[in-house]
Parts: sequence; structure tokens; C-alpha cells
Amino acid sequence: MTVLFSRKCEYALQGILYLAEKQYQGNISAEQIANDLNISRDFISKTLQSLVKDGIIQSHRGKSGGFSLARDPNAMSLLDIVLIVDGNSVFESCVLGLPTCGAESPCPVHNKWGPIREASREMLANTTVAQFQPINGSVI
Amino acid sequence: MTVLFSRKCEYALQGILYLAEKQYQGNISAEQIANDLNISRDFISKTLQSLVKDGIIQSHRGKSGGFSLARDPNAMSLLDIVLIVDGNSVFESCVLGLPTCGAESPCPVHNKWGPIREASREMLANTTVAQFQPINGSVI
DNA sequence: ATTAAATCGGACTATATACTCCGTTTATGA
DNA sequence: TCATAAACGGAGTATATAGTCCGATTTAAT
Repeated sequence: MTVLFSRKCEYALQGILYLAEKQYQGNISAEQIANDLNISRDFISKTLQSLVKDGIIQSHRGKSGGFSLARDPNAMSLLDIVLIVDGNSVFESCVLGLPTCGAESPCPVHNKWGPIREASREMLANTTVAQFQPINGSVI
Repeated sequence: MTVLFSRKCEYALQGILYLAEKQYQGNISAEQIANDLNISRDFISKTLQSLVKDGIIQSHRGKSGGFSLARDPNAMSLLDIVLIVDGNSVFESCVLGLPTCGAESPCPVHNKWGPIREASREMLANTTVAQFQPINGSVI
């Protein structure tokens, strides 16, 4: 299988977009998120817990506890999330997997690939979580 | 780890580019390829063998055997190789991993991501293996 | 106080990919 | 014809990621 982002990162993006959608509804339990996103509760729970450690989201234990955003969605880009979960290797490492590839000794596709990768990076950087507030209905 | 193409696909691209470079030198052994590309001989061997089955490269057994391109490098795009080895899921599947995402019910980033993905696909489609024939020295 | 509902932590299993090992077959060249 | 060098095939191991399970802890509501 070929992935662009890891499964964990996909779930993180889904979860945060979902929390942004529900941001005025207090704490949302992992149970509810899992149901609405059709993801295993235990796994999304683990993913969200690590996002808490990263400071992107908040959690509250106990009855009526759950998860909520920790930052202003306007100040949270999709790139922030990707970098925190997967790191920046996807934007840096050589497409052909050549360890020596770089500006000094570029691989055959290095210069062709660069602008595309930069465009995707900028798209993610310029897209904030807040842009997906639903007018009617759900964004996911 | 986050990958764009699988390791196998990376090795396939490296191997074919290497064979294009050596295309007038007859059969090249897996041993030599492995040495020059710094890849395990057994693994590149397996990868090349599957490319033989896919019809992209040729092989000859026995002494002074080895691998060589099976097609005109001008008629072989990088996209051909990627599609054969990894399939087209990387160009089709939703970035957020949402199974329902598509033109009818796009995910939040679907429309933003589309043009970037299309650009990368076209770059690979418009880049042939023949473009990397070295004038002086090695392309890899 | 007690109960219920939630996160948290740690350890575990499953699966796919990456990679290795070794014997068999095939062909070449001396 | 015989040794050698190569691909081939099958089966195995290693590792990372994905996903599960369960008990401990925390908190709010009754």
C-alpha cells in the first residue's frame, strides 16, 4: 500500500476537523467521535491522546469529559497537524529514496518534483482548521 | 514513517534509471546494480524479477546474464513504473483517508488537493526514462 | 458516598512491508 | 564437458505500523 500520510495522521486530521465542527458543544467523547467517523474507538482514542500531549487538543477525564480544541482554529493549519504527527520527512526526503539527493547533488527528478512538493506544503500551510466551519450540516 | 512511494517502487525507479544509463552495455547483473546503488543484492534482485514479469525489463540467466530494459526508454514514463509497482491508489485515494470522499461528496481538502495531485501525475507521465541519459558521468 | 462515564497507560496481537537465505535451474565460456 | 556465474523460486525472519484489550484513575451527577 502506498500512503501519503500515515493512518494515524489521517485520523488526526479527521478528528481535529470534527472537533472544530463541534467546537461550541463542549467536550466530545472518543466514543462519539469514533461512531461519527467510523473509526475504532480504542485507536482514535490513542491518537487523540497523543495529540493532547502535543498540545493541539485538550482533554477532560471523568463523567462528561472528552476532547476539545486547545487552540483557536484560525491559528491551526493542516500543516501544523501533519508536521506534529508525521514530521516533515514527506516534504524533504527524496522521491526515489536516494539518501544523497539534495540541492547539491539532485536526483533525476529532484528539480521537477520540488515545486509540486512546495505547492502541497503551502496549500496545507494556508488552509486553517477554521475554514471548515459548516454553514449547514457537517463538513465530514 | 510516511512514504510517498513504497520502497519497492523507489528501488524499481532507481534500478530502471540505472539500466537506462547502462543500456548499451548488455546485461547488468543484480550484483553490480546492488553495489552501485547501495541496495541489498537479494532485495533488488527480487524487485527486478517482478519487473521482468511486468514486462518492463528483460532478464537472461546463466553466465554473463543479467537485466536490461525491455522497451524503448522513450516510451517508458516514470508514471508507467509507479502504476505497475504501486498501482494508482496514491493518485485516487482521499488525503484524509475518508472512504466516501469523491467528486460527489468531497472532503474538506478534496478540491484543493486535486490540482496538486494532477500536477504530480502529469509530471511523472511527461518524464520518460530516456531523459536521463548521461552526457558525462552518472545520473545516479 | 456512590455510581457511572470518561480519559489514561501499558501491554498485547495482527498485518503488511521490507529484507534475507538457500537451494535449483539455466546458460556461457574455457 | 565441466566449472562458474547468473536469475529464479520458495520459504523464512525483522520491523514498523495498525489496531485491540483491560485495568487504573479521574470527575461529575445523583
